[in-house]
Amino acid sequence: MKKLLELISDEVKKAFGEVGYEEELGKVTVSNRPDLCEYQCNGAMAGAKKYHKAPIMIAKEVAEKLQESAIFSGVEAVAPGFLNLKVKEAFLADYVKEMEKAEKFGAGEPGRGKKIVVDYGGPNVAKPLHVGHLRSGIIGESVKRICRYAGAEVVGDIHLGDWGLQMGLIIYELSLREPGLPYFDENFSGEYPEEAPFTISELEEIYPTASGKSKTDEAYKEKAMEATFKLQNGERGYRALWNHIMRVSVADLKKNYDRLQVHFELWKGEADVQERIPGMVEYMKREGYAHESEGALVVDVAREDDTKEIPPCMILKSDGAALYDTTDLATIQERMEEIAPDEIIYVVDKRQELHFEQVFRCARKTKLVTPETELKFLGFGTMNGRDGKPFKTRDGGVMRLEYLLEEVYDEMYQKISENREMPEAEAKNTAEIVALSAVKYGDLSNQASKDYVFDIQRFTSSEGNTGVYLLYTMVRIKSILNKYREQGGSTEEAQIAVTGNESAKELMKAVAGFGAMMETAYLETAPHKVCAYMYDLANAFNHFYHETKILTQEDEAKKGAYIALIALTLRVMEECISVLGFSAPERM
RNA sequence: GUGUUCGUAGCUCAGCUGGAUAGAGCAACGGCCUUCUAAGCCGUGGGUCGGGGGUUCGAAUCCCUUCGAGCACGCCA
Repeated sequence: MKKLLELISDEVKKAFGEVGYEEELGKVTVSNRPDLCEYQCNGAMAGAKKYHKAPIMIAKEVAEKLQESAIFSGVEAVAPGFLNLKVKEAFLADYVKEMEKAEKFGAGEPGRGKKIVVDYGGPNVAKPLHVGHLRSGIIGESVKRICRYAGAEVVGDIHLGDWGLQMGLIIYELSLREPGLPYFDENFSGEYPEEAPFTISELEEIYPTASGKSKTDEAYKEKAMEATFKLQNGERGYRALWNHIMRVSVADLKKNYDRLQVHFELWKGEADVQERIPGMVEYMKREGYAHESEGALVVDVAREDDTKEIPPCMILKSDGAALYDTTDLATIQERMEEIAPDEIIYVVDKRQELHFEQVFRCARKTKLVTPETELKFLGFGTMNGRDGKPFKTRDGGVMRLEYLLEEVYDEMYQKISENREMPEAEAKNTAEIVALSAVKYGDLSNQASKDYVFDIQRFTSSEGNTGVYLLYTMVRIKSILNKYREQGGSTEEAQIAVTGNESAKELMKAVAGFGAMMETAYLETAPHKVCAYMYDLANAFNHFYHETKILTQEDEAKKGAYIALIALTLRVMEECISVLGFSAPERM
């Protein structure tokens, strides 16, 4: 199904062609002067130079031609050469009616046939999720869903930080606390216990303690590094402990991500690719990509035309150990072998941009990826507090994600309790749903790449551009539809039609913009476009709602038209929030 | 130091592949509930788009320069 703007553009392009100009000039956009017109075309001005003609003359010729058009109710040429367009309500109604029946509301599938890996989340094992992990999860999940909606085959990979010194620290600290455990007995040859010798909360305490000690105590750090080395070289007891740490930690992570409605298809981590690193390094040496520099093994990735100095990609440290460049490259290699994606999108803190630039260049240079494979870095900005500085707890510490969510939840629960009587269980459930929308929408409505201010008061308010406002709007529609059904109406039979209602027409225009918006959101990997669209749509609905009595409408055809229109509005909004990664309650 | 991102209303943000009078929301002020959820709607005031130059018929948008802020810059991830 064609997008509304395509249909309108086609009509105008045809007119440009018929009066002797290049058709491409007829591209139409949504008006930026809604007081003057609904849609506009600036092609006459763009073509003025080429045809050595005053833009207004061109615009007038085209406008003249368009007078006979079936889709416009008004076409006007305005100085210096704007073409101001108004569409007929019947044209809009037909379009919306078709949209209602179309697959994905006519959004199309620009990603059809593509295979995409979205790398997001990236939490470290044995450490609680904190606010720093929020954005990657939220944005990544939405990007994944947007790509999927566009018809692509998408897998999300959490890419755990599950290797390296942090694991050695935990193991060594544990060996001090409980030296009697069989994992530390080199002569032990039996089966290790099924149960982990720690709980998640113990684990979360052990790591920071160990990390703190290692910073002040050299000998301690040495021991931890030794433990890391042993683990990485397959020491049986350490491997068994590592497995325990992983199980306990992943179970906890799943719980927390579930609450966020963030789900991963793959729970891969750094550890998964360790085995392939020696082979990959060998390959890079053999093919002459890697060379030694200052004792380390590196691959040069700088280019002649660089405006800045790009340091080489470091494959091995001077002590022979791998580092994160190496692991990320090995991960790319693994993905190419196992999934063969057309595109890999990294949803990562933007401070890592240089690192990924190096990795991407290196992957291309060493032919780890095919030339067609797209490697995309989607860097996001910092989440700041109201003071504009990185978000901290009151005492200046790192805020745990679950505490933050709890705070938002409490705020929402209180609001619900003040506003509406509902059973305790429903109130709790609703608060959970609405709180999630507040957090996610607050994040996603900003451009991912920018820093943003996380303000609980603002996000949980139903006033303004918030998730709460959107859900409230949806709940309102649901309520009307329910009443309509109670009164014996059938939402299935209701038909969209011309009503002559100006605000209904505005709502139709908003609804009709869905397809074009989804395409843009996919092509630009931009969840915030979905948010902006939804906000406009909700405004259009609320305006219509206040102008129009729906259920008391006496003209049955009109009433049906209104019902069908708001039912479609709701469905479109549901599609939007699903792509953003949250849901709506039945009432609030 | 080099590079990079950014600077739009008191605050939080859109708009940036050049187009008309730069848009929202919050905050301030004023209206609207005997009628479908007022967690809503309508209205008023508020801006030299950091400064300066340039390109263009036309610049918040492109180029240069300057000021200010953030961030990153081979053996941490």
